[in-house]
Amino acid sequence: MKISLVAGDPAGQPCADCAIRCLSVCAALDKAELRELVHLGRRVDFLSCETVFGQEEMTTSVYNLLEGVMRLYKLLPDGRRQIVGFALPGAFLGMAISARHGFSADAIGTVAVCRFSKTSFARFIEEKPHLLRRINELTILELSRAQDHMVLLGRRSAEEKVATFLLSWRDRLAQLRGPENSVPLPMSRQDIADFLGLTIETVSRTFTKLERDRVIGIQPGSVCLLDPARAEAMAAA
Amino acid sequence: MKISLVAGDPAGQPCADCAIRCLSVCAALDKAELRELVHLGRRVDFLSCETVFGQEEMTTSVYNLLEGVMRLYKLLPDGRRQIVGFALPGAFLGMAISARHGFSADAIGTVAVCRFSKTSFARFIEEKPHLLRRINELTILELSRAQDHMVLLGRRSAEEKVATFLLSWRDRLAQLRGPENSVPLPMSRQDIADFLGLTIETVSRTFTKLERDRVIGIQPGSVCLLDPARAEAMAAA
DNA sequence: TTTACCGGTTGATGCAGATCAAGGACCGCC
DNA sequence: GGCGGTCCTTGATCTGCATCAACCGGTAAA
Repeated sequence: MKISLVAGDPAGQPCADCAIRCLSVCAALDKAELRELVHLGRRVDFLSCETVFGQEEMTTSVYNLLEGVMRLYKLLPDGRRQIVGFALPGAFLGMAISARHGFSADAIGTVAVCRFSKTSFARFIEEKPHLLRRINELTILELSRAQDHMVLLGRRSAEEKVATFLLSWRDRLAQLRGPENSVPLPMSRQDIADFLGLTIETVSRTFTKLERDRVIGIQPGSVCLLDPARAEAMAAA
Repeated sequence: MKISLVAGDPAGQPCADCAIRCLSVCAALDKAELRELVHLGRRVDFLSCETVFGQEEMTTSVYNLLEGVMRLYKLLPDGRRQIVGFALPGAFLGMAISARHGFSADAIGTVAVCRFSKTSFARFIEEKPHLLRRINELTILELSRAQDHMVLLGRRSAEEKVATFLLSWRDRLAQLRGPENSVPLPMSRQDIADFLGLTIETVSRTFTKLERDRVIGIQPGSVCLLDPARAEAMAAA
């Protein structure tokens, strides 16, 4: 169930054997730069549901997600919540132009991050165009995911939302751990609802309907894609 | 009605007197770099509703929006449309990691852009960390707008959507031309609907309701914010 | 073992916004 | 001046999802 890879500890071993390096911003760095970066970052662990940083908090650090899954969300004053994304190992979080975070981030299951002070990280990247490009690449990827998600939120039905979510979540996990028809879902139904702009009841009903239609099999903590083709069809049109 | 500023023509006058330079990526450049960039870019004009680039087209160029407004949208196979954003002068468009554009962009009213070949622009920015940082800044700004919009699409009522839209559109225009209670709306009701994840009828009804409630005044091509405070209240909670 | 709790499912009902349908205002054009 | 077209508004009806409420199964505390 745990979504992680063996990641190096920057406080101890240098990042050389960090399993997520090739996914993260660090992929852009050579050995000398990695040695330099090790001293700036520090591994920090979080328990399930602990918050790594909160909306409106000052942005004093940036984070490299090493292990686990995080939910990134915004709250409206009256408590309504929209999850703007789920972060997987390799994600680079906390970059913001404003002095405050635009959203909250907390752990789904246990999480390990590499934390850097924002100022020292800013100094480190200052004259490293390859690293800047890498960061920019990750930001653009995130933006394009956000745009896809806007289409989902604005223009898709509940069934389409759920099918699209399961497929794209599966694909993201596949990039980390290889293809697999069983899709672990570490987040709660409420999380899925708040991500898809639905209520928990509608998500639950839609899952049940997909199971009745033999598109998925529901297991505790995961679903099995029994008929990926049909799921794709639902997601597409 | 026209949303523009007097912008320099990179093919003729150098960018020195380009009115949108301070808003665009070019703000990061010094005189020598601007002189170099002039030769890479070329001013291109578009008529209303012409498309600047289309979803799934190869990304051969990047664009700096000089004058006018563009709608950026994604289409589903069955024709449903989601507008992912409106671009104003200073916007930098066309950056993508993938080889193809993730969305279409077309002109709302006449538009002028500065077009650069992607490869020559990539070569130009290669070793210019200040420019890379500027581009990254604009991307992060765009991402944060996208996240705000996800909250709107997923968790707000029709009335909240419309009020939020009017206020944030007013604020974006204010950054270009100074504060103003009259809010030009160059885009159609259908555009607004496709941006807010509503139907044109609902948008129309909501406008009418806001007018009945003395929150806005409807004029052809614009609205007047009669009671900004009440609009803020609707948008907030 | 009982009880309480939490996350998830299921059912009954209500409503915001979609859909369907009909005008009205304004435009350029013949 | 009449005509067709586009954009917008308004009204009547429908429906997908929200809301309200009950219940189920697993787990942990009493």
